[in-house]
Amino acid sequence: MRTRLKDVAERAGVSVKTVSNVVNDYVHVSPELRAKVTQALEDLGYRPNLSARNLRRGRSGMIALALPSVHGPYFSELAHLIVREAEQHDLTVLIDCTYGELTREQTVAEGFRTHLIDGIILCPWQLGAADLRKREDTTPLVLLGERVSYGADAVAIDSRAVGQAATEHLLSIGRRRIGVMRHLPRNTGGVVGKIRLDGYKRALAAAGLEFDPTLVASVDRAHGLDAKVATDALLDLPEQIDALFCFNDELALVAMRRLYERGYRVPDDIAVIGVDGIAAGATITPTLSTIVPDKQQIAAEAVRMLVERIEGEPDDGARRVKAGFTLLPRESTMGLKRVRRGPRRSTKQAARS
Amino acid sequence: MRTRLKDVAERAGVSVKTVSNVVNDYVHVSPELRAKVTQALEDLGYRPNLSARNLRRGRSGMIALALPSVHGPYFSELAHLIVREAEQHDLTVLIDCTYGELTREQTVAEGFRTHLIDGIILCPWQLGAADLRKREDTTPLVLLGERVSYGADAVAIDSRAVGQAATEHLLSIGRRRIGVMRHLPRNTGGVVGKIRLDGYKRALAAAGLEFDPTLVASVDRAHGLDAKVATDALLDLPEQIDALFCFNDELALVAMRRLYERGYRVPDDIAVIGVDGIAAGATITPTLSTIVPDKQQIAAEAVRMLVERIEGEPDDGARRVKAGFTLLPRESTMGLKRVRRGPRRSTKQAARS
DNA sequence: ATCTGTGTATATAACGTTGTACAGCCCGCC
DNA sequence: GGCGGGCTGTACAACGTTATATACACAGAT
Repeated sequence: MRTRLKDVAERAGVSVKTVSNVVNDYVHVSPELRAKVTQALEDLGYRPNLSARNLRRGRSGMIALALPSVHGPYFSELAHLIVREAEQHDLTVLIDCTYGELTREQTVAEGFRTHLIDGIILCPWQLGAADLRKREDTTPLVLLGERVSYGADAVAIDSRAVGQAATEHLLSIGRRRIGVMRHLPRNTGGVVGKIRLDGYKRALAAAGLEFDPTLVASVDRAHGLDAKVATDALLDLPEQIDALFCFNDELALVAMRRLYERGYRVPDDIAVIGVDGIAAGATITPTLSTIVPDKQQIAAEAVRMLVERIEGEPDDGARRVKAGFTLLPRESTMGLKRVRRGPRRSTKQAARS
Repeated sequence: MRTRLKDVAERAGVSVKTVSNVVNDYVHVSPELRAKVTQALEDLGYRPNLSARNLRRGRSGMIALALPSVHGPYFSELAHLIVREAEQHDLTVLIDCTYGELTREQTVAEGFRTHLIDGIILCPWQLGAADLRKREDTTPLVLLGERVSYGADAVAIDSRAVGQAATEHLLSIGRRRIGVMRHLPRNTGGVVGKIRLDGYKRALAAAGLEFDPTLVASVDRAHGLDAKVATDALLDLPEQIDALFCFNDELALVAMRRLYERGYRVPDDIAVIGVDGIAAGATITPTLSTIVPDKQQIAAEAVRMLVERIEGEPDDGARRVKAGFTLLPRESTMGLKRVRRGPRRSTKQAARS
C-alpha cells in the first residue's frame, strides 16, 4: 500500500540501508547513487514511517504539555510560546487539557502515551508532592507553577513579589482599602493564592496598614457568576473599598463589568488591577492595569530544562527557576484618557493618537 | 532499562504473547495465569511502548488539528471541543498552529508526522483547491471553513446567512448606514469574507438600500493597530455611520475601544455587532452583540467525518456539512442596562440582578 | 477407539526503520 | 609490492509489539 524503504530500494537497485542513508543525509553516498535513490524516492512519493523510526531510535521528538485549560487567554498564549520554543529544539508538542482535575494530572505525570513522548511539561493545580514521590514513570518532567517542594524541576514567577507589586501600585495612587479577589479552585491547596496574598499583606504592613480578612473574597471558578457574586460581597461591606486586586485578569474583567452595573466608576471610585496581561485587557474600557508574567521566559526555561533532562542531565535533584514579571499601569488604575466627547469628527487628533 | 513484555514474561514464567494477551484483555487466558501475569506486570511497572504498538497495528490513535492560531479565543474554544469529541473516539489530538501561512498549511496537508497520525483536521486560510489536487499524502483529511470546491470533506457555517443575519439585526433596530470591518489576511483569497459581505449586500437589497463600497474597511491582522486605523477610516467618512458590523469579535472589541476614545457612544451613536461569540464579549461594557457559530456541531461533524474516513469509508467524493449559528443580541446593539448610577450601595438590588 | 472441536498457551514471523559489522575498493605510504 | 586506512556499499540484527500458525490437552460426539 504505502511505499517503504524496501520498495524504493528495489526500484533504485540498491540496498535498503543505502536508501535510509540518503533519506538521513548520511555523508558517504556516491553522487550517482544518491541521484538515483532521490529519483526513486520522488517517483514513489516515499514518506518515512515515524512509528518505526521512533521505535528504532528510542525517541519520538514529541513532548506533552498539560495545562488546566487551553481555553482561556493566559494558558493559550503560554502554550503558543512553548510550542514555538520547542520547535527550535525540533520537538513537537502534544497539548493536553487537565481541567485542573487530579486524576487527569496524575495520568499525565504517570506518562500517558508511554514511550511516545520524550518529556512532559505540566502545570498542576491539585497534584501534590506525595503524588510525585509515588511517581513510577521515568519520563522527564518539568512543572509550571509554584507549589512548594517537589521532586521535579519547576519554573514559576515569584507570586509573593507579584502580590506585593500590585498592592504597592494601588497604595501609590492613594488607595487604602484594597479588596482582594482570589481564584481558589475547589479541592485545591491554593498555594499560589496564599503566597500572593502574603505579598499583599507584606505591602500593607510596609505602608503601616492593618490586614483585614473581610476584604478577601474567594472565587471557585475563574469566570462567570462566581466572580460576580464575589464582587457584590466586597461592595456590600460596611466600609466602602477604594481598590480591587484581582488575582487574574479574567476575574478583573467580570468584576469591572459588575462595578459598572452597580454604578461604580473605575478607577475614580474603585481602582482595579489584575494579573496575567491577557490581550482583552488592552482593548476594553477602561483598559486594565495588570501584572504581566514574562511568559516568554517561562516557556524558554521550561523547554530548556526539559531538553536537558531528555539529553540525560544527571539527576542532581529538582531545580527551580524564577521567571520575571512587569507591572503594566493602565486606565483602570491611572484614570481614563478621552480624546474627545461627543460624536464630532476630528481626523487629525485621531490619526495622531 | 525500561521493562518490556519480555521481562514480564520471564518473571511470570510464561510466553511473551500471553503477557500481551493479558495486557490487551484477550479472553482465553486462564485465571491463574492471568493473576500471575498481572502481578508481574505490577511488580515491574510495565508500560507499553506505543511506538512499537503503533508500528505493529498500523494505527496510532492520534489525529492532527491544524488551526491558523490557537492563541485567540475562537480557535482555542473550537480546539477544546474537538479534543473532547475526539476523546470519545479514543483519539488523541495533536494541535498544530499554521499562523495562516501557506507553507505550513501545505506541510500539514502533506502529512507532517507521517504514519504517526491517522487523520487531519485542517482550517485553511491560504491553501487552495490546486494544492489539494496536487496532494500526494493519503492521510484522511477534513477541512474547516468555506473555501469553495475542494477535493476533501469539509464542515463550515453558512457565511452568507451569517452576513445577512447580522445586517438584518442592525436594520431591525433602525440603522441604515452600516459600516463593515472585515478581516482580510494578506495573500488570502478572503473567500469567507466575500461570502459574508455578499450576505450583507443581500440584506441591504432586501431592505431597499444601496450598497456603498466606501463603508467596507479591510483589516490585515485580526487584532491591534490595524483595526484601530480601520475604525478611524470609517468614522472619518463624510456621512456618519450609525452601525458597525465586524466580521469577528476581536475586531469588534478593538473597534468599540476606538469608538470610546473618539467619544462615540455604543449603541446610541453607533451600534456594533461581531461574530464568534468569544467569552470576553459577555463581560465588557457594553456587552457585545454577536453571532455564535455552533462550535459543538462543527467539532462533532468534523471528527465524525474524519473517523469515517479512517475506518475506511469508500471515497465517494468530497462531502460538505453546514453547521448552524445563533444571533445573540446584547447591549452593543440593544442598549445598556444600568442598575443604578453613582457609587451608592444597594445590596438587595444587586443580589437580585 | 477415533474424530472433531474448543480452550489455552507457545514459537515464530512480521511491522519499517536504523545501528553494527563487515566486505570490497582504491588510494597513498612505507 | 604489501599494507593500513578511508570511502562505499551491503547483510543482518535489532527495537517492542501483535497476528498467525501451531501444539497440546481434554471435552463430547461419532
